[in-house]
Amino acid sequence: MWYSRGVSHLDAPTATVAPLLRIQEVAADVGLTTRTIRYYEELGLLNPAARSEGSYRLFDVDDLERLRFIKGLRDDAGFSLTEIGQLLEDEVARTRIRERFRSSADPVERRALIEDAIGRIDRQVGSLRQKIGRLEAMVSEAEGRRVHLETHRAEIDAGLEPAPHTHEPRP
Amino acid sequence: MWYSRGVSHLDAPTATVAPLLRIQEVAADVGLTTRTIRYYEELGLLNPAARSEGSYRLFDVDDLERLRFIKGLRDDAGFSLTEIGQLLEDEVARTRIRERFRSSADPVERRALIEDAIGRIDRQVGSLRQKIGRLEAMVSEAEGRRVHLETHRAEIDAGLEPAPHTHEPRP
DNA sequence: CCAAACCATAACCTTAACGTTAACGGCAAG
DNA sequence: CTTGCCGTTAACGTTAAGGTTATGGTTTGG
Repeated sequence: MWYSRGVSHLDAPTATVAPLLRIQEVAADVGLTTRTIRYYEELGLLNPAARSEGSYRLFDVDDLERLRFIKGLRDDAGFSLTEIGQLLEDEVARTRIRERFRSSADPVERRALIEDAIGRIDRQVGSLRQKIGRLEAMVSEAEGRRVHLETHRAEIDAGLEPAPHTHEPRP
Repeated sequence: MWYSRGVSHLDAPTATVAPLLRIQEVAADVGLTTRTIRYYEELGLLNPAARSEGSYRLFDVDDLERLRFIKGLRDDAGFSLTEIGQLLEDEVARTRIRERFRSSADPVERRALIEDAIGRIDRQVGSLRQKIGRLEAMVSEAEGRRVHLETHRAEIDAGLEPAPHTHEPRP
C-alpha cells in the first residue's frame, strides 16, 4: 500500500482527504518541468484534479500516475504526444469508468465496465507489443550480421592457426 | 568523371557494376523524400557514394541499406536523429572497416577488423535491447492491471455478493 | 539542338515540444 | 507591510525534423 507517498509536510489533521499537490511538487516528483505539465494540460492530456482559491492547480494521485504514464510513453517508447493522446483517451476513459464503477452496485453493470477496461488495456498492450516486435526485428537482423561475421572469423582462425605467417591461398 | 567511394578491385572478377541511383529513385525505393535524404546528409548521417559530372548525388547499395536502417530507427524505435547518429557512427565505422577488410590480405588484420565489427554490432543490439526492456516493463505493468481487473470480474461472476471493497489498491 | 524532366543549393516556412520572459496575484514569515 | 517565493496567463524564442519555393545547372529523348 503506497498511497501516502510524496506529501508529508503541511497537511496532517484532515486525514481522509486525498493529498493534493501543487505543480512544483508534482514536477519534482514525476521528473517533468512545470512548463511541460502545463503544456500537457493545454494539449488536453490531463486536467488537474482541482484548483485552489487562488486558482492554483492541484493534482491528485491519479494525475501523478497519468503524468508518469505519459513520460514513460514519451521517453521509453518514443511515442509522440499526439499518439500518447490516443492512448490516454483510453486511460482517461478507464479512470472515468472506475468512478462509475465505484458508484454502481449493479453487478451486471460492474462486469460490463470491467470488461471495457480490459479492452482498453489490451489495446495499449497491443500498441506496445507492436513496437517491441519491430525493435526485435531490428535486433535479429543485427544478430544475423553478427553470425555472418563470426563465421568469417572462424574461417580465418581455421587458416590462421596452422600457418600464421604464410600467405593464404584462396579457398 | 566522377569521384566515388572505392570500388574494390578484389570484389568480383567480372563484376556487374553496381547501379548507382539518383536521389529520386532512392527516395521512392526507401520511402523517404529527397529533402529528407539531403537533410540526413547535411546532418552527417550519410554521404552518398559518388557525385555525377554535374554534381548529382549517386547512391549505391550500401547507401540504401543505411537509409533503411535510419528509417527503421526513426519510425520503429522512435530514436531521434541525434541518437541515430550515435548508432550510425558505429555503422559508418563498420562500412569503412569492410573496405579495409577487402583490401587487406593479412589474416591477422582481417581477424581484428571482424572482431571490431562484432563489437559495434553488439553495442547496437544492446541499445535496442535496452529500449525493448523498457517497453516490456510497461507491458507487464499494464498486464498487471489487467490481471487485477480479471480478478474483479471473476469475483463478480462468482456471485452478486457486495463485499465492500473500499478502495482499489493499484489502479 | 531543344524542351522536359531531374538535380543542386539556398532561403524561407512549418509543426511539435517545449524554454524563457514578462507582468501580475497569492500567501506565509519576519 | 513588504519581502520572497510560488503560482497564473500570455507571448515570444528555440530546436528538431523536415516542407516549400526560387533560381539555375544537368541529362536525356526527340
